[in-house]
Amino acid sequence: MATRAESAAVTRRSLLDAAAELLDEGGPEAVTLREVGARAGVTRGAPYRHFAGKDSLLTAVAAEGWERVGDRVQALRADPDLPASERLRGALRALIDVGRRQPHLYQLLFKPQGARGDGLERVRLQLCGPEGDPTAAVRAAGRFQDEFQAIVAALVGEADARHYGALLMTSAHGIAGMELSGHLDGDKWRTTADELVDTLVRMVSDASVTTWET
Amino acid sequence: MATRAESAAVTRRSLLDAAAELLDEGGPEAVTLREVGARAGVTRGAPYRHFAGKDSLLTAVAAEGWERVGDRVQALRADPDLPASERLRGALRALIDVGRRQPHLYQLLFKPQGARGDGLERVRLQLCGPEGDPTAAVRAAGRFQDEFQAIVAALVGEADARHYGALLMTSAHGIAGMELSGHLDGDKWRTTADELVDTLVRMVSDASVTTWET
DNA sequence: GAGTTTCAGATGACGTTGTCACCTCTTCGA
DNA sequence: TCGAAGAGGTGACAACGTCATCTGAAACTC
Repeated sequence: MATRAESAAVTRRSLLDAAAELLDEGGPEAVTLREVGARAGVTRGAPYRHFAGKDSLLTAVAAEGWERVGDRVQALRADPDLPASERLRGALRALIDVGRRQPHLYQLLFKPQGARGDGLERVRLQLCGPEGDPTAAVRAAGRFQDEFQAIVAALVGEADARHYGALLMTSAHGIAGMELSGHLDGDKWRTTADELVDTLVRMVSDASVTTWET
Repeated sequence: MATRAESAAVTRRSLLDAAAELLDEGGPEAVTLREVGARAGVTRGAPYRHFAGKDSLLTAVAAEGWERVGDRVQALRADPDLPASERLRGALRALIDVGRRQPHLYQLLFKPQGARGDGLERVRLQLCGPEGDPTAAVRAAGRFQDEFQAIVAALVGEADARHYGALLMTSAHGIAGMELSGHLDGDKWRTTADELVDTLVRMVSDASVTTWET
């Protein structure tokens, strides 16, 4: 029937699916190795055959999350029917949509895991393996950033793609995060994420034109 | 010497300080009620006399964090020697500085605590009391937002203060968050948070002038 | 000023969790 | 056919949040 490597791969996939499911349902606190194992049809110790521990499992979930967002942005960039501004709008919304649809996953994507910094020392990503080489999560996030930057470059040119790309990406992240945390609710701001995205696209288009030679 | 109410107030303060200290040192995971109690000179059960539980304690820490940021922005707004654009720059940097100096506290400030949403239902703040009235954390965050909005209004006018204020606040949050999570590192973007803040201030100033009548 | 109430804090206990050591049993390679 | 390898199961342990209960001193009442 199934070779050992195959069934192990199936189990690993089930574990990842169960973890992602539990994450969506109840956040990181709800992702219990025991419950993950139960949903995957194994016991509590089995996940340790596939992941170093809970953090490692969640990091793998984050990697797949980044891959999905990267795929979506790549599809936007490669769509020949879309004008450049629409591609950018779509890329910004892609990020915000994850925050809306999978808020817990979204927070995981931007969580500096295993913070080492004390005081002034910066908090560093621990998404790297023992030897320091980037893992799947870092690579997947990097691919998203490359696709995003390419979309921005098509709109504002290569020269400004880095700076304005960073501005757009961080802004989208901020919109998603504050919408998620509820700080955009109420009568205080009276604006929506979509309106903010539109303003961003317009402002960057204008600014990149007027400051093209500065 | 000390009346009972006084010593209780001292204990409460010690608990908050210990929790904030542990949060800065090792993140929310490191904030153990046992260790909090130990640092405050009491035992593990004592915090329950002052807070409903760990979440409640961390919410109180978040409230004080918001108060400090609010104080800083208020001081900027009230400073008569600062031009309007510098006040805005300072307000944006105030948020980013918290992310740099106290990354764990920063994440706590924007954490939608006690997520209830399942699936499409939005994740809601559980920073409200049993009756649903906003707690100190919500009020402190609201005051920060009011001060921030006032600073923006002085630069772009009352009419645009809401929309551009939300844009600036969310963007600053995104810059802080992505700097914190390490996604701005490396050769990919080659820009700094300060440069992004400058661009934001310039773009919003320009946009608010050119679109004043639209 | 004696008796009662109140409440901050201490203590013991319980269930849950992440993690490890150890065991079993199937599958793969020679 | 036999040994190695590795996926998975099981027992155990420490740490954690939380609660019920107890204690002792301050605060209040008469």
